[in-house]
Amino acid sequence: MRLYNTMTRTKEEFKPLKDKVVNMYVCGPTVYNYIHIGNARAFIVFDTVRRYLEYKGYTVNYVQNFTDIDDKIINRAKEENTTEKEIAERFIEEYFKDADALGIKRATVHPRATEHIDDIIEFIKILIDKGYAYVVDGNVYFETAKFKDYGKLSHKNIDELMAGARVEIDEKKKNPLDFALWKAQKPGEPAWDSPWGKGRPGWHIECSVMSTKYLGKTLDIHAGGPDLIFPHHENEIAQSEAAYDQPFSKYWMHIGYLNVNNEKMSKSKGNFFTVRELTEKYDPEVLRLFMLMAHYRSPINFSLDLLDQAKSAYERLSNAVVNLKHLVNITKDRELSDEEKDLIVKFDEYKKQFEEAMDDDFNTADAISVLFEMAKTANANLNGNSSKKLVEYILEMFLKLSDVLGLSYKNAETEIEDEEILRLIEERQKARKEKNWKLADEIRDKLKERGIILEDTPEGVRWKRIR
RNA sequence: GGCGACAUAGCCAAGCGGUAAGGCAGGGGUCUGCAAAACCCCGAUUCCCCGGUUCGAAUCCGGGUGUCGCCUCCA
Repeated sequence: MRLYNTMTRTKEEFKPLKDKVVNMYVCGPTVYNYIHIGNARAFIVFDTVRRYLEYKGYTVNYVQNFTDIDDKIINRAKEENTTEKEIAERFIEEYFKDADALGIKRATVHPRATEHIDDIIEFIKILIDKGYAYVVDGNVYFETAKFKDYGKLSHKNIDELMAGARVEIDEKKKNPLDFALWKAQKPGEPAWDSPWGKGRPGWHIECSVMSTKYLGKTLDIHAGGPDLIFPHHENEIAQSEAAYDQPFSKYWMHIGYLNVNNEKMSKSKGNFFTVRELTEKYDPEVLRLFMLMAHYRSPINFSLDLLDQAKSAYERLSNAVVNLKHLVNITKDRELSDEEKDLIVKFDEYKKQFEEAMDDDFNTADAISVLFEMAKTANANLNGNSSKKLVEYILEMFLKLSDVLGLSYKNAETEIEDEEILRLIEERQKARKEKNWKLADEIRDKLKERGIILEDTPEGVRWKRIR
């Protein structure tokens, strides 16, 4: 298995520190608003990485933080005349709603910055003791010039960074590149006690501290959005490696940018979408499929038109599942014919292709194309006379591989328990037998309004739910 | 100024030295009471342009052109 490492800018053979365990840290959201589709891409992609690692038999310790204290949260609390804690709690809850809908599995641990203040303080003490940090008026800064490898992840030259510096001007810093580990309290802001006075942690410090606490001093994979490479991840490396003198992470993974209507997504342009507003109109799995149909490191463009394309594609996959489930219900168990044995071989080959695609730096686009080929082959070769065993084999494989991508086709559920609906379907079948097309069509329309689509096939009526 | 990415059919998008995957949209057909789903057939003599390396290049090298990103809070 190979994956692209931002640090070395090459695809490397993946070998975790411990044989079958992967310690993985993903930078999570700052909880001051609903997550947007840029966030969603990162979380969907790394959730898929995790799922595939688990599929391959690794135990994945997956940690994703919540930044629950920060300027944006403070501002929002002010605007709404409430507390920072309330804002954070609320949007953590909303995060889980969106993440669950998108099929993003819960992390092993979801640590929050404000619950690790003591650990953060201890960590800063180490940095001060080792001479990497200095205190000015209750603020503590990391002295970037002291860390010789500063810039190694983002491949930036520290002198040029300074030369081009549009970096914020802060008289307290020795150097514009230095960054805050601890921020002294400003009037009206929440604060915690520390050896340097009341204040709150800087942004970068929480990830260094919490990743180490839950996963150890050297991670296998550290991942996040592309805009975190510099300065966030660069700063994390500086802090952690300065403190512990060992590599902070073996592999660094970053996704590509997501643009909206060919423009950079930004609030000033007002061109960003939240996950919430999209999932009100689209099946969340459509969004998930959309994100995975391109390679995770490529920049992608988002638009509603493109999402509609993904929706059609998704329906093809989900229809294949409906059709297979229907066949499972109506086929009989019997020995496989020679042709059917050949099909088993063919599907085993598909599975192999899927794995090869994923093994090559998580090429989900290629993996998905295999799913489409599986759907086509199944549709073309299976029918009511097929062996049930065969149909089940294919369905199970299709669902298992889809699950690696986080696609469960929840809405392709074919079970219907509602007595009334079952009765209407019966009634319509009877009407059709009597060639009472008017009544049959009425019932079909009526059920459609209730989200049930009926399809008449040579092997009887088939139904599915739609949103 | 520094660093980097990308340019493949109407749209989206894989492929990264061996002769163009897949999806969407479109056209034609089969099946069907109708509908839906599905299946079959049709599309780039060609991968931004120009050179070069090679038996062979979308894939490697050089040079253009064009888009975009990072260097500032941001996934």
